[in-house]
Amino acid sequence: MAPMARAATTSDVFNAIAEPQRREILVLLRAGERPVTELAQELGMTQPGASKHLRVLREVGLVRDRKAGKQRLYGLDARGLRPVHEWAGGFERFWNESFDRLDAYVQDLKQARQEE
Amino acid sequence: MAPMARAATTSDVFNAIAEPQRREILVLLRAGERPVTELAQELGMTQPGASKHLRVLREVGLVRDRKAGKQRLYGLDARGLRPVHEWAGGFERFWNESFDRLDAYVQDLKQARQEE
DNA sequence: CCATCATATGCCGTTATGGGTATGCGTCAA
DNA sequence: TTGACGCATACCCATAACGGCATATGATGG
Repeated sequence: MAPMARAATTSDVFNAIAEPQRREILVLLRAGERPVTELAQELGMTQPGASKHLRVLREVGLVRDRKAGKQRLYGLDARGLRPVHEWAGGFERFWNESFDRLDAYVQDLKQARQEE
Repeated sequence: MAPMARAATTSDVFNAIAEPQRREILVLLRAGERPVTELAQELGMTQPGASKHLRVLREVGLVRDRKAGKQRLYGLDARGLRPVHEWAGGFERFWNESFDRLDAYVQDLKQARQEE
């Protein structure tokens, strides 16, 4: 059996946004389309670096590009973020509830200890 | 200059949930606390495999564990998912709008081409 | 066609990551 | 104490992922 390595997670939106700089790119693009160089400059990365991140974002469909003269403008296509939002939202009721219960559990422990 | 490699993304919630199996673990834990072996079994992975994923989840605070006799019960602490939900939610208005605009742009192009 | 700007790619080196197996460690029961 | 169980770790392998640099590719203006 060949040792299986990391599962290919690219082409998965969750993986695409796992990278901080890619998240920053998406945030910047909310303000409108931008050429690669401008993105690279604003985020303090090299042009090839920006292009690579943009490629990942494009492959998962979070970004679209179109030619504009010599430049290539990248724009946001946030539809792919909806599943992320919904997935996380599926835990909404646990944000408060489950932890109150944990606290309660801790309290129980303390009491039990005192009663020994 | 030492070539900088991948940025250390561990200890980051976004990275923790980038792994499909880890997301599955979180979903399972919504039904309540579970021992490691049970999780491993339900997800079809080895026990060490489950432990490793649980460790990552614990390190980013998405999961809590407590001893229960011989076992160790893992429970959900979904508070860390809130930032994810909110971050993705920050793009909510673009899910529809921005794409309508892209469509409009495409229409403009077609027209412009016909008018040439 | 030539020079130039704007991007994308290729390649290299380093590190992160995931899976597998073996094993250490703590706990409980007899 | 001994043996079995439950889980965490350590170690190894193979590969995916980032960053930097050099270079190919594309489009534009002369």
